[in-house]
Amino acid sequence: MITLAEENYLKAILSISLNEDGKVSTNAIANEIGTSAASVSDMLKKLGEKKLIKHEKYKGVELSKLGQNKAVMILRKHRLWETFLVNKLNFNWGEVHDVAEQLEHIQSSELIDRLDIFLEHPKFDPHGEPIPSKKGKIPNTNTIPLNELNCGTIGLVMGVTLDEKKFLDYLTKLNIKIGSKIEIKEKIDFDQSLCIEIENKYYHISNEVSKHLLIKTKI
Amino acid sequence: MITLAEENYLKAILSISLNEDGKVSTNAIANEIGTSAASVSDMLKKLGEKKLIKHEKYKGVELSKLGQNKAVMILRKHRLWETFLVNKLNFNWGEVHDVAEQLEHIQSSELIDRLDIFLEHPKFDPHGEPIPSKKGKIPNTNTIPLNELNCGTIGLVMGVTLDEKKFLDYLTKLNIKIGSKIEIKEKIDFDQSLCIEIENKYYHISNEVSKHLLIKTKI
DNA sequence: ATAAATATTTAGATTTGCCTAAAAATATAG
DNA sequence: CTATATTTTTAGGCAAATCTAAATATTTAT
Repeated sequence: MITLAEENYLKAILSISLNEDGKVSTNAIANEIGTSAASVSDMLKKLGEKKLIKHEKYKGVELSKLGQNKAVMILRKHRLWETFLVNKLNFNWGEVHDVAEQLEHIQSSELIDRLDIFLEHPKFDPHGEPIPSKKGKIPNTNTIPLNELNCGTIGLVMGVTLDEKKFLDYLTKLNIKIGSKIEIKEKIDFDQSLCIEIENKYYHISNEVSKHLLIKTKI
Repeated sequence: MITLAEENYLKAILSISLNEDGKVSTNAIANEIGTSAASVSDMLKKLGEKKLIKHEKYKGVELSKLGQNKAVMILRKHRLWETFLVNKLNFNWGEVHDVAEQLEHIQSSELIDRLDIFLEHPKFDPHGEPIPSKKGKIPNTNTIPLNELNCGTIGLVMGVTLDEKKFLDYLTKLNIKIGSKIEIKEKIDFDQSLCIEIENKYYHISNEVSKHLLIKTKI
């Protein structure tokens, strides 16, 4: 049996892998989970013994096929539960993360299959993030973070890559939501901040914000 | 913060209290939870320090006001989740207990309030058991266990007091469900077993089964 | 009322997941 | 290329929740 702590480590490793290339470092995991490098080192030993990761001392870590599968299923559960909370229980998108972090650890594949059916097999969660299929396949999005686009580009907001209340509340304040049409009017060289237009209004947003907005351009 | 193990102890103490008068014994709890009396003794000390129970050494235990409230809220969550699983996800009544045992520990009062609204404030769960209100009040049922009724009595099955797959599957096989009309045709003195009539069919059921069927008579 | 049986608590160990401090390995800079 | 800085691992401890075995309290039966 896999413990709650182990699940959280697998999830953290997957999350880092999806954003960066190569092996995942002990420190990166410690940072993601909010614990010490020593604790991570301990846990990596256990995960290695359970064949959930491949770990060479001092060389970083990657998920095994088994571990990858477990981690993706946790992600699937997280995103399906978020969809349930927003679509059925009328939570708003900034409120659901913490509850979904608990719900994602409920052990029952029957439950998640039925939830998927009840929600009519959604492909994306309320933040526009792809929901892995039952088989573990993650739908492709063809989106680019806003900060990687050039001045003058027009596109649609397809998702956000940060599930944090403060961030989502800020987007709501700016009237940015999934499907919003966005145009880059100016890019400030000094700090990479952007002037953007949304529904005839102009906003100035930081690089930190633009990094977490996924855009689909009309190519 | 209250831990998962503590919640399970509170739930066990409440469950025993609801069936028996007086204080709850260490052994009864050990039996309910499936652990040793020594472990229970340890935990009772902790629960006492947290003011969740009143415990005099060797004299048994009862829930404090605080503990009672926590326990009833766990029961509320359990029964609301069972209702969700059966009514919305189409589980059958024998399949939901184990999953609900996990879901009942999710920490979010907002979540349970919204679930209650989504389910349209159900008063009884799929087994006919009353769902405690937000304020902790448990609806009254005015029902009597079938084994306490006399020969000749006619009544309706309003609930079951055992949430176990084997038991519920057996009831389903006998076509006994919430709302079934039942008549006691004969009571066997030797073992307290009963001959009953349901929808023109006759069955012979043990005392163990009849104990767990809650009946409303037409008085 | 006292001995035997039963119930409860205490004592000492174990496992999990975390911690701090120190040691060892690797990376970086002059 | 060596010295310093950084990263990672090891060592030793702690708290929660469990266990078995032993001690103590309570109940029951003669």
